[in-house]
Amino acid sequence: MRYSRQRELITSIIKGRCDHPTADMIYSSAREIEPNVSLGTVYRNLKQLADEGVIITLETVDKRLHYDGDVSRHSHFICEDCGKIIDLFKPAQTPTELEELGLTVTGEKCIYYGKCSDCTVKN
Amino acid sequence: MRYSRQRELITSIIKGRCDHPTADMIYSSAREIEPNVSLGTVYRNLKQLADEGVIITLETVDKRLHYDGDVSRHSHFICEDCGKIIDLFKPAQTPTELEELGLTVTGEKCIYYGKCSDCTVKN
DNA sequence: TATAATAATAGTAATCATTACTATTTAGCA
DNA sequence: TGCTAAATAGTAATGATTACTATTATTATA
Repeated sequence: MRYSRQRELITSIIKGRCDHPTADMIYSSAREIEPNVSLGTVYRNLKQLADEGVIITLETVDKRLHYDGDVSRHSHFICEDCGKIIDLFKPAQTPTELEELGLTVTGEKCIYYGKCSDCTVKN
Repeated sequence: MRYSRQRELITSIIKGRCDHPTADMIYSSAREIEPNVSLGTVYRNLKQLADEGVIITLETVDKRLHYDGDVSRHSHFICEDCGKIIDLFKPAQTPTELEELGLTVTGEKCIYYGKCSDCTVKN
């Protein structure tokens, strides 16, 4: 993957914020600095960055992919009403602990990613 | 929510299988029994059932929502190569334990759902 | 049991996030 | 400096999901 000014910009935008923006939000920010970055470029680079592990993707309930520049191990809380995404840094937080933060927890989803036995190449 | 033959059928289909079908797969199964169920009906009912907690939704990497008729507390493993979804019933399985199942784990996402403090009504 | 009110459906059209495509530009090396 | 392939801008296409509307079916009530 060779250097591009656009990817540099996109990376700096997502790394420089503490929320979990969508491609569209990152596109808006990018256009403020580089007025003719294209949306396709933003999507392509976000996908590359996610594949490389430079950023993280979050499949939320709003059907749009959200991105997180913080790749350290942490969980997320998503408000079903307003869609707000909150970082949870302490691993394995209990529902009780979350309620002390003012969060009412109604559900929890934990997904592991990787390769299944059929797709793991035998060496 | 009042009774409908179609919802009954959709519920029985998803409850009767052990995989994690998409709306389209459920639609296909439903059409085999009730040849003119409409796709919209399938989507509408799946959403209702999920809202009620009768079934669970899974936002996977393939951009399609998958459904799970098993609402007991369990996690999932998704193969990044073939997209297969595997149920993990033991809570808090360690990466090592998963690798003993032949699963190579490269990532993990844990999301809690509920209401944030702003959206929680004060009684 | 017949009737009225209205929730649910079938079928189709619309939406909208994401991806694909292509001519042009640019990084990076000989 | 010129060459080659990767990256981009701009636009068109895709495809899962939702919206819409005329019709049908459920259920409460007389």
